[in-house]
Amino acid sequence: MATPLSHATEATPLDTRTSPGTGVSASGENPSASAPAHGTPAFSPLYQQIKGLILRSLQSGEWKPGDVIPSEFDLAARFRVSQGTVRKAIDELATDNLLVRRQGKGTFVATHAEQHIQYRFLRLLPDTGDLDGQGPAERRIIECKRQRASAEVARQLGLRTGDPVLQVRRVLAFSGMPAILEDIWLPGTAFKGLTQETLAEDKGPMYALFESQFGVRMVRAVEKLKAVSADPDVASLLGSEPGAPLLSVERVAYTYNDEPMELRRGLYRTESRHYRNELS
Amino acid sequence: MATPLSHATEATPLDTRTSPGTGVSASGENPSASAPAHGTPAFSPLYQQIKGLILRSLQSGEWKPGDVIPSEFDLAARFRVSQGTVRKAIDELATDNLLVRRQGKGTFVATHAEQHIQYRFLRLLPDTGDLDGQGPAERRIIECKRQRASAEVARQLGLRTGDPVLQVRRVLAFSGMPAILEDIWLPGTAFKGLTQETLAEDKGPMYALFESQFGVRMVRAVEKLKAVSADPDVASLLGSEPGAPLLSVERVAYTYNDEPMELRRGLYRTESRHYRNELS
DNA sequence: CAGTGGTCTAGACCACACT
DNA sequence: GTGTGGTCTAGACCACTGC
Repeated sequence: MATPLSHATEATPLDTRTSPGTGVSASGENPSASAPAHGTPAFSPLYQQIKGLILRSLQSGEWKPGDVIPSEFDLAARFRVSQGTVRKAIDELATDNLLVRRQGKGTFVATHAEQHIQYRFLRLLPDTGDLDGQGPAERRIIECKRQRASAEVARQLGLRTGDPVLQVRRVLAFSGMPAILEDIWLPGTAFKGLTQETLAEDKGPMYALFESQFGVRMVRAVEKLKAVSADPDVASLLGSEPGAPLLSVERVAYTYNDEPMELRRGLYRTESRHYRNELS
Repeated sequence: MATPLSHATEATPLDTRTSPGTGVSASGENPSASAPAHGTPAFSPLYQQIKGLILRSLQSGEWKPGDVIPSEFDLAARFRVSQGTVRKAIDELATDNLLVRRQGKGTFVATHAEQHIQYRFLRLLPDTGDLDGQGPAERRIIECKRQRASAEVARQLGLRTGDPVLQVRRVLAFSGMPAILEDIWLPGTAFKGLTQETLAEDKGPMYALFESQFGVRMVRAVEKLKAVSADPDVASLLGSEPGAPLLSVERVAYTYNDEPMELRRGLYRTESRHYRNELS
């Protein structure tokens, strides 16, 4: 499957100047002629450098969500390090939820498509412990239009004011009861071609669609929660009383390399549901 | 400091029946006469068993919050395994925030007393990125009384209805502006002797007080968030309008062994602050 | 300097999945 | 059986801390 040692440009770019241990510096005289690529300040442990190289392959699309990546042994040969070092790199990527190990089968690129029981980023649960005792959410797309980024949206997405963005508004319901109103802003260039029809026809998580149709994988997200009052139009969309308390969830989602790729503002009805969070 | 091999009862309680590798089964004929202690179903990797033994020492108070634990080498000798195996056990305990490694100094029992910049479980931040640009919170204890557990409180704390509990109500303020109203329920037996005076005089995090005065270390917590409306008495305590939206945060905090030791219900004003959460 | 955790290697064997 | 990740060991050297 993999062809170790054939990746000449990747076989020797490792910075050994600060790598402890005997193995690498003894395994070959790397003339260190290779440039340090881009933003990497180098001077990091070997396994961190390996982690960076694997990350680069993930970003470049060499391995796509759901794919198996080469075995630890193959990667060790390719990068000219020991299997244990590759293992430590993969360990960290696995705890970051970028890779998934499966004993006896291999290591896979994580995906939102079949991520355990899907909807990894949705934390709204019924107060009764009934896990998804209501079936999947029903989606209704209210609008989907291209527009120019406001100063605020541009700031959060790392764009410039006026850059093209796509705005989506939708309502999620459980058992016919509206529960979430979401406004979503996406960079226009990366999501060129996304239409209301595409969204409406799609089943499954929106982040899975982003992966398969636009090659954008959301890796992590930061949310800011507040309690707000429903204004009249929001109330009518959610079927609640004007002035009713709603949980506001403002999320910025990032793809590889901490690049923001989505701004989302959700308003959650929490009369019979709650946002669950675990602290440690 | 440590006296390896002197802990006869701990030197050979490891279940080697399913331990892979050559080292352990070759290092001594453990007659497996030792009983499996208590709830441990055994049949786990060696490092998991080591993790359990370390955990037991943490629970028993052999090593207290802030203490250094024996070096990896000493622990390896004590448990009759290799240093690498101890290392993997400590790795997991460190990612669980039970232990903290410090290069060149040792491995320490985590504590809420000087946990980075304190208040590890408080997620309410000012909307302006000014990290604690307002100084520490001002605390005002409103009441502190012993009572009997309601059915609901008993259920959440793993007690029986009517068992003695301690209830505390307090207000936290920033720059003189009330921001949080908290009701806290604690098991009466574990916190015998906790008085309003103790709480009022104490500076620093409440969880640090729990550690030093009652030997109770909170390890993790689960929170349920909702948006609610301020009722009149809450509003007056928080200085907000009746009916104003508040963020309700219901927390159950656990000590070692997933034993619930605190139920806390906070009401947060979120006009100029937000609850921050990171998803991955 | 000695002692600690941190990194790296090499080789062994186990547990699991597929064929 | 073959190949994968998972565990375990042993020994080396590096980086940091404090005596």
